[in-house]
Amino acid sequence: MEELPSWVLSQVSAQGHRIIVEKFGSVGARGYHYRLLRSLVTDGPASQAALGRRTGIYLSDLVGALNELESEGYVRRSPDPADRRRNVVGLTDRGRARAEELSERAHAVQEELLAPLSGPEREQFTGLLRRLLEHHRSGG
Amino acid sequence: MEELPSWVLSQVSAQGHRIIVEKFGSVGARGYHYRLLRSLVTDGPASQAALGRRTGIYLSDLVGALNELESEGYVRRSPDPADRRRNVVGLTDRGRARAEELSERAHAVQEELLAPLSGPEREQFTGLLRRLLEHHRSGG
DNA sequence: CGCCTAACGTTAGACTCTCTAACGTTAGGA
DNA sequence: TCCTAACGTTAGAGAGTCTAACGTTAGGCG
Repeated sequence: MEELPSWVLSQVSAQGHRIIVEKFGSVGARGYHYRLLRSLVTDGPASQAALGRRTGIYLSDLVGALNELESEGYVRRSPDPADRRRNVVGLTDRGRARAEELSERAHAVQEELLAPLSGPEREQFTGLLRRLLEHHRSGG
Repeated sequence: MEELPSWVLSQVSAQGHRIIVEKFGSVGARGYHYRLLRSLVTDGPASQAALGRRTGIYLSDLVGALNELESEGYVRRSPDPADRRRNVVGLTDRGRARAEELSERAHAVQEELLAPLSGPEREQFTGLLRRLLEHHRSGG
């Protein structure tokens, strides 16, 4: 039987989490903020429910994260005139700048995390990661 | 700028975490338990501090996890006669069986998580993971 | 020998992320 | 019209990581 890498993954992911918390926390942000701003930048405004589907963040957690982002002026909630249940969430100018800032932080996280791997190895690794994500996002 | 896989890793690791919680939780265990039992099986009895170093679990969290394992008879704490500060933590027979049981669960986790990858790809992936873990464990 | 520092086990608390359950409101189909 | 589903929200749980503090014990150094 092969060695069991599940706990290895969990440890590596813990390292990743640690670095994310560290790098993002130093500018008063956390992972959810980055995932949300990034989604808004690349895929445009959306209702909270749609945002949740895009980012994989639960609606219940989205509320708090958006409150934080909105209270700092990075994001704006406006009622959808076509559907009064919906809030349309959009980026402000500050939000766009913030996304850029967090993007740099994310890059630093990546650098630190993948430091021991060579360029081609990183390609391999992230490629495999993406396949795994793809699979588990659709198939559950 | 390259795509940022850090959040991809964090999402994949989240999936891993989810599966671990699910598979282990169904038999009343959690990740810490497996990591501890596994370390005791492969590297033998140890003081709590040494166990913490081996598993990467903080001493403060070790206390609770060992309480849980001890209350179910999987593990035994005995005072070290050579150093009265230390507890020597050892496996019971039940503990050894439990380790076996959780090992099977861990294998199931691995199967589910790495399902979309072929055999050689898994080798690549786990190899890279191990390198990352190695690096971040020593270098911090 | 006495002191001081370090290690040990423990308790308490914080934070991030994930996940479930419930609620009132609104849209839209039967 | 009624019923179901979607939407946003609140509350709470659990797992994992991490820091700070405390009393106890070992061991080195003066």
